Parts: sequence; C-alpha cells; structure tokens
Amino acid sequence: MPDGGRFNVSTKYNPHEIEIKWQEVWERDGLYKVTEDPDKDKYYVLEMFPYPSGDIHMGHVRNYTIGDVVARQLTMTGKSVLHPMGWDSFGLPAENAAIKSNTHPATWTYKNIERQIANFQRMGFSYDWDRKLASSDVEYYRWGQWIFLQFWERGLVERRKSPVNWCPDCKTVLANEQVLGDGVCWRCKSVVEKRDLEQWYFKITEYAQELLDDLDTLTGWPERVKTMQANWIGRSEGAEVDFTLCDAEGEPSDQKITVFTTRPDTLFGCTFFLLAPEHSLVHELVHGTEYAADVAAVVEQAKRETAVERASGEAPKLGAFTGRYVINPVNGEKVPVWVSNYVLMDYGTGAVMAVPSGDQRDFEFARKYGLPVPPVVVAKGDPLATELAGYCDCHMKDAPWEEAYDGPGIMVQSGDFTGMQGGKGSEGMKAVTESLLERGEGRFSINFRLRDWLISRQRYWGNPIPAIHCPACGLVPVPEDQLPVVLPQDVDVTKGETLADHPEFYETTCPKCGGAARRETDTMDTFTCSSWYYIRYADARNSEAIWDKDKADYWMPVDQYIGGIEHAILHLLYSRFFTKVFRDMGIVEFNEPFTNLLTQGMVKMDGEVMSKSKGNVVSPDEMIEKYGCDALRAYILFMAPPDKDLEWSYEGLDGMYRWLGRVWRLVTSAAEESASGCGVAASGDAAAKKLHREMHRVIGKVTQDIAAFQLNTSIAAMMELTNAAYEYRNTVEEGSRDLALMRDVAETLTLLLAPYTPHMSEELWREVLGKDVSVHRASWPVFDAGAASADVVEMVVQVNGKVRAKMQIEVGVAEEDIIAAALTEVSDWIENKEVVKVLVVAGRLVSVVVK
RNA sequence: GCGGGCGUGGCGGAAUUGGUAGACGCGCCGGGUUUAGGACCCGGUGGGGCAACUCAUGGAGGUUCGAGUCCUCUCGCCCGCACCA
Repeated sequence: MPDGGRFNVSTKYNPHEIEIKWQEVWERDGLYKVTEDPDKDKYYVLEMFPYPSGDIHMGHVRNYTIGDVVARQLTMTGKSVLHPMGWDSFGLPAENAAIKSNTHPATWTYKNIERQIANFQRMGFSYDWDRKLASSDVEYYRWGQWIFLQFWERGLVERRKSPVNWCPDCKTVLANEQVLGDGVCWRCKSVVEKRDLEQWYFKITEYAQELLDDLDTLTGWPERVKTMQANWIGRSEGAEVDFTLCDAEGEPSDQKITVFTTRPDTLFGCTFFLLAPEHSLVHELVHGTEYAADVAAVVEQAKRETAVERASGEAPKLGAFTGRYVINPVNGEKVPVWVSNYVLMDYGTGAVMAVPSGDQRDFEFARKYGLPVPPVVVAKGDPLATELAGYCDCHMKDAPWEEAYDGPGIMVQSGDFTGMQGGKGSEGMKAVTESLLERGEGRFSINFRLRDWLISRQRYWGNPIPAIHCPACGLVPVPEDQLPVVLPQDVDVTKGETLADHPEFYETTCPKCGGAARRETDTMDTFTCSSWYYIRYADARNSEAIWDKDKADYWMPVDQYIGGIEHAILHLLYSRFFTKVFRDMGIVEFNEPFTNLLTQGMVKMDGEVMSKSKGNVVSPDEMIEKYGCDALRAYILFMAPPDKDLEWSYEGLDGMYRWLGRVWRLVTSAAEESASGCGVAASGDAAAKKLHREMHRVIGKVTQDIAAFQLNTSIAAMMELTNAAYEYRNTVEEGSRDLALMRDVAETLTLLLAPYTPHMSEELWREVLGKDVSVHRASWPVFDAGAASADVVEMVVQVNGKVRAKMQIEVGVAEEDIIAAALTEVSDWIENKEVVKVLVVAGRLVSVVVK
C-alpha cells in the first residue's frame, strides 16, 4: 500500500506526471488563447517582459506566478483576460555574452528565448503564446523606427551637442535616468564620465508638467513610485532674471546673462554672481586678462572631479573672480561675476544669482571668499526684524549669522518691497517678479530637473535609428516606405565592430536629393523598445500597422502591471511619456498605460539579490523535478506578501508539498466515497454546519485576498479549510458523514486552488471529480455571506481591559441579556466592586469597567 | 541632511474602523500506525509559575474601558533623493 493512513487512496499525488500531461493538453486545446469579446469585461494582466539572459531564476518564478494567479482567477470570474509574454531582447549583455562565447548576439539571444519559453511552459504559466514578441524581431522593431519618425514629425526628436554621460565600460552614452544616484552606470556600475557629444534626444521635457500632474490620477500605484517620479521630474516655480554684463566702472554692455531662481524676493541680497565652469561665456570673459589663470584652475579642477564627488556634494566649494561684473536689475548695483564648481551646467541656465543670506551654499562661498552677506528676508522672531525695520537701502552689509536663512519672513533692505512677506511662493516673490516683468528684465518661470531623453547608443545590438546624414540636406528621416532599416547580421562584435564599421550599412543615398549620404549608425536605447510593447500585445502579429486601434481600444490600458521597483523611474516614466505622445497622435485613447501597479519584492539569498556573479543563484529546476511546479508556485507565494522582499529558504517547501498531498487525498477520498454512496447523508448536524460555514468563510477570504494581492494569507485560508475538513472526518464517524458536503468541499478546494496549482487542480477536477471541462474554464466559487455567518459566536468578557472569561452567545441575543450573562461570567472579578461602565462590541466582546 | 518603509515566538509570517496578539506553515516535543525507517494520522509548542495568575509586539512615555495598531520622544535596520539655485 503506497499510502497508509485512514484514507482509501487509489492513486498517489504524482506532480511530475500530471503536470507534463496537462501542459500538453492545454497547449493542444489552445486554452490560453484570447480574442476581443464584446460581451465580456476585459482585464489585462501584464508582468514586465524579461531580458533573455538564460534560464529563469526565482525572481522570475515569483513575478510571473503572481501574475498567473491573478490572470487565472479573473478568467474564472468570467472576465476576458489578456495575459501575454515576450522578450526585451535587444541590449548590451547579448553583445558581451557573444564576445565571451565567440558567437553572434542574435544566436545567443534566440537560444535563450527558446530556453525561457520552455522554462515558462514548465511552470505552467497561462500565456497566450500567439502574441509572443521579441523586441529584436524585425517585425517588432520596424514599428519602433516608425515611432521614431512620428516623433520626429511632431518635433519631439532632436540631435544636439551637449555634455553627456559616457560609460567607459559599456562604451556608449547613457540617459540621465540610467545614471544611478552615486554617478554610476545602471547596468555595469562603472563610474560615468562627462563628454561633449552630438546625440539624439527624445524631448520628454515637453511632457514634464503632464507627467507630473497625471501622477495624481494613478490611484492604483504605490505612493513610493509616484514620489520617486515626482522628485525626478523636479518641478520648481520661480523666475528668470536677466543680468546685464558691465565693466569695472559699471558701464553696461549689450550682453545679458539670464538666471533661474526660486527666490526672486531675495534679489536685493545678491552680492555676487556665479557661472558654472562649463558655461560657454567663461572663456570669453576672462580670455587674455589677469584673471584667466585663476579661473582656468577652477575649470580644470571641476573637470577632474568625478561624477561621484560632484554628485555627493562633498567636493569643497572652489571659486575664482572673473574680473567682470553684472548689474542687479532691481537696484542697479554692480555685482562681481565668479566661476564656481558648485554651479551645475545642466540645471537652470548654468548661471546663478548668489544670495548668501538666503542660501546655505552661497553663504559658505561668501564666508570663504570674504564676500558680503546682507540680510534681506528675516524670520519673524529674529532681532534683526526690528533692528532693520524700515531700512530700504542696504544698512547692514553683513548678517551676524552662522548660517543662511531660507524660510519665510519679512523683507528688509529691499527697496520698495521692504516690509513685504518673503519666502517660497510669497507675495514678495510675486511682486518682485511682476516689477521685473514690467521692465522687461525678468519673468515668471518654471524649471524642471527632468532632462530630455538621450536615446542614441553607440552599440550594435539595438534598433537602428532611421536617419540619414546628407552633406547637402542635413539630417533626413528615412522615408516611411523604406522601413524597416534592417540591422545587418554580418557584424562581428567579437572584433569590436559596430554599424560604424560596416560601409555596406552606412553608405547610402539621400532620400531627398539622391546624392551620396551616410546612414546613422547609432542604435536606439533599449528602453525605447520597452516603452510600447504592452500595446503591441493587443495586436502582436499586425504587419500593416503598429496595432489596430479597435484592438488597442479594447484591451488597453493595462489593468494590472507587475514588476520590479528598479523601474520606478526608467521604464515606467518612459512608457508614460510614449503613451501621452501616442494619445496626441490619435492612435490610443487613454492617458496612462498602467492603471494598477504592483512592485513585487526581490528574492534574496543571504540578504543579497541573487546573481550569477555573487554565486547565490537558486535554480527552480531541481525543485520542480522533486516537488513539481505547483508546489513551487504555491510555496513562493506563501513565503511572503508579494510586495515584500523575500529571503529564500528551502525550509517549508516540504511542508507545502505535504499540504498538497493532504488536499489530494481529501479530494480523492471524498470523490470515491460520494460515488460509492457508502455512508448516510446527515446534513444539518452541528459539525456539518460548521464545516459548511468554514467553506464559505474561506471562499470569501481567498477571493478578497487575491483582489488585495495578499496571496500568502489566501493560501493559509485554504489550509484552514483543509484542516477543518480533516477535523470533520476525524470527529464524525464513517456512515454518518454528509458525503454531499464533503464533495462540495472537495470541489470548492479544487476550484480555489486552480489559480495556484493549475495542474493538480485540473487532474483532480477532471480525473478524480469526473468533470468534462477544464477547471480553468469553470466558474470561481461565489461567496455567500449568509452561509458564512455563524449562529453562535464566542465573545470575551474583559474586566478593566483584561480578558477574564469567554462565552458562547447566539446571534441575535439582546444586548442586555449579553451584559447579564457577561456579569455572571466574571462575578468573581467584580465582587465588592462598583461597576462603572459596560461596553458591548457586537459579536466580539463585553468590556466591564469597575472601581 | 531631506523623503519613505520596516522592527511581532527558534524561523517565514498573521492580526477589519483601536477590540481574544502570535492565524497558517516550518522547526521542535510527545503519541498512534509501521518489522524498522520514511510517509501518514492525532496532540502539544512565546517567557515565567505546580497553579490561580503574570510578563510579552525594538525602547521610554501618553491618550483610551481597551494599543502591535493612534500621539510624542528615542534606538536600530533598509530603500530612494541629495550642491536642483
């Protein structure tokens, strides 16, 4: 007898056999194919598509299992569910791997994709494979080129020279978003350098305001992600102020330098003026003067500072006077122009009006170089507020302060504005800006930290930019009818070749004038490929258009998106930008691509993310071999809530397998007993009622938990139902068991488990319970609140907050009777004491307060 | 420095609006079944105490009949951002 115990089990739970069997059947039956069904509500579940880096790891298992459970459960509730899968298959690792293994990136990539498809199929994920896509397929990337041309037509593409991030290791430029906080490359973690290069940009800044504003509409997104995006966009309100260059005598020139400030109300406190070392005017201002050497030293020093030092704010503030001055437009004062390393070229205009009394950085600089610090905005309680009251001119040149004051306060020594309220967003700020506006020397302005998206990459394995450089016509887009620009296969990356080493690729003729011209040899950032794939799934095989609008309208937006927090800014911001442009192009009807976002936690080992380099990778294969994918799926969900990081441990997987075995035996024996009819239906007794109630409670709990992504507790609830069913069997004698109820419980458990353990459920449903149609086409059990509610509840009695007794109370008993019963229960505790108050919390407790 | 999150048994983790702290699982202990082991079934399992009880959610206060949950302070860990004018 293979199985002992009290059950007559004819077959043992044999996951491997049944999993493979059903995977083949589902594949043959096309179980997961979906089409637009106008009679059903649609639901689009999407997990971020993977990079084809080889075999799947536990992070993939977790991510895709979460999505699979949601997709399957929603299908059972009658929705038309889109659940596709594809690959983000362009990118640098393929080139690196190709160099290492002396193959071609395409060979490596497509071999890995095949491997991952097999992995995913073995995990039993319910993807509609007919919609499979890979971003390196020409059928896909041609539409990426089409998008580029559309963006160009709309003025959203620009090629320009500016200081850019260069990764020396990846040998390519990077977008700002791809440089991490400490100034390193997001992919290889090497320190990024600045280079002055001509590159292609997508003008995402045109949508900065909307990308910020619409964060408020994303009620289904984690606050954390929205905050990160808002910080990244970094909107500040303020003013542009024009300063006129003048000579040492204060004689104005016709040259102006504009600054951006959030505090125009402090203009009267501006005692010096700063240019970034990279500012284009620096050289011109000092060339041939006695100041040139000192300024050049600062410029050189700034260049030597690494991105890390400069970003950390730890580099000491250095400055040099240029010998030149500007005129402060509010009071005509002559202000010295300095160059300093703490002014950033890529924020605002690269020039700053320095107000040392109101800005800590300026304050430190002024103290270091002996520049005056006149107070202009003084806090209410500060003694200077009374001391300087009424002084419109500069009476005090140097505030006796240890640090700058940047809070709200009263304006002093500020001409006509003296006495007004100063501070961020204050009346003084508005008044000063309005007065500048009248004189044409300033204007209200909003500045964003967000920069345009640098999309060109000097690498081979990417989507070619469809542009042509013509000596006569300049930059010319590749005409739409000449798409796709096919990425040639005969480039040898093992020799370090790129498209720029491939004359057969770049030698071409100008589409405009027909003359000899050079094709662009940069490829696009892979994030351009991932910014629209989720819409392409709606119509993945379309060769006539990027997608059919009716199909996109039906499926989009994505109802539930699932992926890692590492894309909080990168992919998620870029995709929102693409979506808004598509909407303006009229090819989609929605504003935001992802209605609900779940950022699933990482799977770690010894406190660290699993990675090949750390050698702490756990492979799903051997666990599938031993326990089957159903046990693995259920286990990884049971270990922790989906959004929390998870420390991998094998302890417990055994227990999960054991539970599935318990369910297996329970369902099997219930099916056999109800079929053979042995035993008398004795419905209505207390034990049966209790089990029936528990079944309905669990239906409710599991349904609710899935909707809230509390998949760990939903599994716990199903375990409770299993335990309740076993308890019923163990306490009620054979012969008086309610076999119809047992069968009902067995079917319910099988249905509830179907999203989690699709193969075991299918085997039980069809082979054991004898159903004709797949469990995955069955209806999700309906929660009946009435059936779940008990007729007797346990209530506790507290005396002064401490539990002193428990009692069984029938539902519907009047409150005064409950109180009377409670007082009897705790009579020992309230003897000789005065009962001050009695509170009843319905169905839960009675609280007695005594003195 | 700023912003956000988290601290609950030996472990992973549960706890509607404040309402029986520790669900569920692992591990451990005991019992049954078994030639034995495994598997399976049943029971126990936060600390202290023979017990009635009592102490327990990082720490200290507070609000409340009642606090893991709310408030104040504090310690520790993690994650973002960081010279943004």
